[in-house]
This record gives sequence, structure tokens and C-alpha cells, in this order.
Amino acid sequence: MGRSPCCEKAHTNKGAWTKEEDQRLIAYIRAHGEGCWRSLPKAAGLLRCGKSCRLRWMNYLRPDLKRGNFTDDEDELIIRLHSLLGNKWSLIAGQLPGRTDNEIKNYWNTHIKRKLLARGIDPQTHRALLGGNAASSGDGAPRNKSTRPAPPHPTAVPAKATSAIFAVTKPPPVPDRDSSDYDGGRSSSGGGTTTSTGEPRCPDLNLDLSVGPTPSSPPAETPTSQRPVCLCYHLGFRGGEACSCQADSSGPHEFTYFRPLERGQYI
DNA sequence: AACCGTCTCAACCGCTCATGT
DNA sequence: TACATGAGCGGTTGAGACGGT
Repeated sequence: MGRSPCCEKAHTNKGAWTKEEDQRLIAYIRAHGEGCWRSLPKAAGLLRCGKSCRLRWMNYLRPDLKRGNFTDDEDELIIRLHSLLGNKWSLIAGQLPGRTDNEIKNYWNTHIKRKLLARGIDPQTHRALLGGNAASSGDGAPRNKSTRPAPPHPTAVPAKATSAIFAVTKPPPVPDRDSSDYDGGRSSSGGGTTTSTGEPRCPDLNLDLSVGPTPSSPPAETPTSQRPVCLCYHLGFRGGEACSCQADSSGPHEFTYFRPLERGQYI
């Protein structure tokens, strides 16, 4: 629709990446960082579309990726985050160091949906399934080509509002492009969820739920209803486990805490 | 061993959003 | 302000792996 293709498709490879292509991409990014994806393939001598290079790097080649099975804790965290955020895979991935949005999305579709259904929970709404027909609401039949996109998540933030509402409290910018969580400002790797050492950074759960511009001026007696919300607490992490929001409350935000979820409780 | 159905996950596609001019 | 461009996101696809018969 009037938009030029992202690359000259006639001269690009498609399908699985070869080892040689991987090596070229890795070598190029090591030498030059993740610059302009559009021009990267040519510069790196790859017959690939820039998007394809980015995807390959983000989902497979990044050195900080955690390969292997998801742990039960990760399962539960994904479920809880999904109940809050809906299909915002990049946001969810941002809370799981070393995991990619694509990986989580696949894992959700292949494992967690089924797990929730087995628990009698609708994977889209996170509510108890009613009777026998609830499984029809976009359940574990991802291969059905007639499957329509799931309806908007009842508890999720509307897609358009995400950027305004979830103004993630970011750490200071790190100029080092080697640190693979660099994302140029908005990325699937999650607004800097991990440190360069791979440590989880719970402060990134300090999602600012206030509508409108990210608060930048000092809050003079911020009304409770307008305070940022600490989701760590809601997710059951407050109090030293992984959340440092409380410590951050000396900063510009004074957090409002959601009551934590109880065992077996979903939103 | 061969066939077939199912599952998994890397990759693609089309769209939206952010940014620059 | 409007438009162009590039980056990123989420849904979908398809090849290969796997398990059952």
C-alpha cells in the first residue's frame, strides 16, 4: 500500500540461516554494534533483509540469551504477566532475562495455554472456564488457520495506550552497544530488563501506570490515585525477593502497591 | 521400516509506532 | 504539520523433529 518493501526481495535469501550467515552477522555486530538494520545486511555482506538480520540476532544469536527449558517459576511469571498485559510479548519478555518475545510467544502457544486449560482457566481471559464451551475461545488449536486473533484482553492495557501507560522506569542509558540489552529506546528485549551481567532488574517492573507523559517533575504530594504502581508487589515479589521499588521510593516516585495475588488467584 | 499425524520453533509478513526532515 | 523512513511488534506459517501404529 504505497510502501516500499523493506528490502529488495529478489536478491535476498530466505528460510533457515546457515552457519556462515550466522558467523557473518555475529562478526559484524561484534565489530560495529547493532546499527542500522536496514543497511546492515549489505555492510555485512549478507543477502538478507534487515528485518531478518534483526530477528536472527534478537532471537537466536544474542550472547545473553538463555537457552533451554522454561522453569516453573518462569512459567508462573509468564502467566501472571500475561494476565496483566495480554499478548504484549515484548513487555513480558522484558521481565524474563535471557528470553525473547518470540520464544515466550511460542512457549505460550505450545505449552502454557494447554497448562491453563488443564487447570480449567481460560488462557485469554485468565478466568475459570465455564462449562465445556470455553475451550473454544482461542484455545490450544493454534494450527487452525481459521483461528481469528484473540479479542482484546479484558485486563490488558489497550495496545495504543501501552506506551503512554507503561512508561517503564529506565536505568541510565548505557552507551556500550556491546551490552545486548541496548535497544535504542524501545525494544523487545524489554527496556533494559537485564544488566549486562544478566542480572534481573526488577525496577523495570516499575511500570508507571499514570496516564499521560512520564512524570518528570518532582511529585509534590502525588495523590495516591496518580502514583506509579509497583507491579512487583502485585506479582508477589515485593519485599526483597526481587523488587527494589520500595528502595526507589526515595526517588521521584512514591509507589502505590497492588495487593499481591494469592495462590491460585489470577486476574 | 515405513507411514502418518502432531508438535515445536525459527522465520516471515504485515502492520503500527517512533523519529527525522 | 505532513510525509518518509526505519525499527519493532504480534500473528502466522512451514519445515523438521518426534512419537505412535
